[in-house]
Amino acid sequence: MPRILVADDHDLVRETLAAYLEAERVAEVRVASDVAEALVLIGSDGAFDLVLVDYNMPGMDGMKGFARIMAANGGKPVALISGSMSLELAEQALEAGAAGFVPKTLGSKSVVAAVRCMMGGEIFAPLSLIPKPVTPEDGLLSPRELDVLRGIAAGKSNKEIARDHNLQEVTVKLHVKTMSRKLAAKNRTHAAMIARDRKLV
Amino acid sequence: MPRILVADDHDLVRETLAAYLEAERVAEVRVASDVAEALVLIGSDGAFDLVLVDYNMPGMDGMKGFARIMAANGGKPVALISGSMSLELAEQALEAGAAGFVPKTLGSKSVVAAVRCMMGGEIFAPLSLIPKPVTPEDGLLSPRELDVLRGIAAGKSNKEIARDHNLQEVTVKLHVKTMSRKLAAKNRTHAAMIARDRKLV
DNA sequence: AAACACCCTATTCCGAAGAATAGGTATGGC
DNA sequence: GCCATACCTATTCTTCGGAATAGGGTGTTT
Repeated sequence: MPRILVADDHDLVRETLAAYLEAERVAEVRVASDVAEALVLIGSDGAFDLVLVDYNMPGMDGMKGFARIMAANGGKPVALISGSMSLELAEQALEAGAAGFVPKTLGSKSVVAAVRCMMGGEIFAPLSLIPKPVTPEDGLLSPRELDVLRGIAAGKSNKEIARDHNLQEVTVKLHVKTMSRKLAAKNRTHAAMIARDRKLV
Repeated sequence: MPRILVADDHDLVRETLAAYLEAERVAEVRVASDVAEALVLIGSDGAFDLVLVDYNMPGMDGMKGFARIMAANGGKPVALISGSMSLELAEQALEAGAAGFVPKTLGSKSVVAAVRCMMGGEIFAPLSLIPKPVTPEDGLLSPRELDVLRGIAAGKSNKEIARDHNLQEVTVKLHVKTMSRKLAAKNRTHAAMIARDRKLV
């Protein structure tokens, strides 16, 4: 029987989740209500097969506490739980090497699936977090402006861009200016960064 | 009982996977051996709760065929299967809106977990694909050069960067030049893009 | 036909970026 | 003390980027 540690300072969440996971015979569950307690348990009981860590919990200090728990649990999976369904937070967690991101809005059956998933050594993230894979803006930039933007993002000079598309350098400059205005960029470099953020390169 | 479509041109893989999923009572399984056949099945039987699509299959044409299947299956999850464990391919698939990426190297129990995961509406990707979350280079750029680089990435001018760090503009220029050389960038914009690629901003 | 959006060119101008060279200051290691 | 590294400054010069203004050319929409 695998072993899970649930670390959350909300008694209700913690206990009901633990009870549910044990009732479903998913795993043996231990609990902690803050980062320090979790670290002690890991120290005494050894690495868990999965650790669920709440983001809003004493000792977390952003992702710092999470990183500490990750380190303490050896290579075994540690996932982040959060009350809010924030894409930012999820990315941050996965960036930090989390085994997954579990919003509390998830149904109990989904949570079980998620836990099974992660104990199997896979990463888990709710699909509903990725609702906008494509560029929301389309038609903002004209085709030529996009050409120029791509050139800029590739680090090319106006002259090079002009050559590549059979244009005059002045024309490129025109597109750079109007396009930068549309993106609210201060200059070409800024425009390139914005473009990358919005994935329209 | 949920319905799954397995599309793979390898008879062995297709049949054993289908048999296994049915034996485990995970879902009812139908099979196809190319993109056209898969599309016909989706058309006649309606959208499946999950479609598993092999990357190396007649009619795929890179991700084109995958996109077609995604469109045909309504909003329901479609995942990519591949013989190789390529990070690139996985990213490409998830970028395209896939529900997951399943390498064939995965054990049968893991595949079942993955399928359950994805039918629950979650994304699935093997953890082993993300082995290098941190920046491999450290110490390449001096602290000052990093300051300057961050300023550039924020779209600031040399003058602004100089003001922000109590430097002379010439000094900033120096750092820009040496730093660009280290990154093999043609100019500041290029440097900013490279910096973002390597996540050292 | 008039209006509109996108595209291309021209000219001028100034400020910013980039390159080259030269030298001054700390620091830490041997 | 010597060396290496990073840091900062100075001067000069060329090129590039960016702003302003003034055109002319498409095609589509109304």
